[in-house]
Amino acid sequence: MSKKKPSDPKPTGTKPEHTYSFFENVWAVVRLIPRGRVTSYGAIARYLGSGKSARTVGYAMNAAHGQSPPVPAHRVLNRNGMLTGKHHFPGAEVMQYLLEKEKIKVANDTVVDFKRLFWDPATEL
DNA sequence: CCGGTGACTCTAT
DNA sequence: TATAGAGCCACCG
Repeated sequence: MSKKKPSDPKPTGTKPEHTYSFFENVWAVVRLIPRGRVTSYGAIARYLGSGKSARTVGYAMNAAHGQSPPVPAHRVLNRNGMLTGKHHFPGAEVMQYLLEKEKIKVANDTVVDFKRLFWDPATEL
């Protein structure tokens, strides 16, 4: 009783929740990617406000493994639509397999009609 | 606090 | 058109 209420809507910033990091933000956007669509690291980085932090987005994908809900990292490609991160999957063929399951055609480790399937968060959202 | 790293992107030669 | 180098941001030890 003497202490503050359990509600305490204003902890005066003494206990900042670092749970929401740049990574969490990236994962959230990737999970918003509709099935059968793809996007690029730069597009996500740009949507988050840092158009030049594309590398950090890829780094976040590296930590996306085992996250819950799962992050469809196979829908994130580089600017060329190439499966640059396929080597980081449990199997180099897994990424392409997942994309084909979404009706996405892949040739030479590159998504066909990438521009057409491109999903830009800054435009769609 | 400082340095290294990385699933990127752009520009120059 | 292809290859090489630099920039840039965020996380980790």
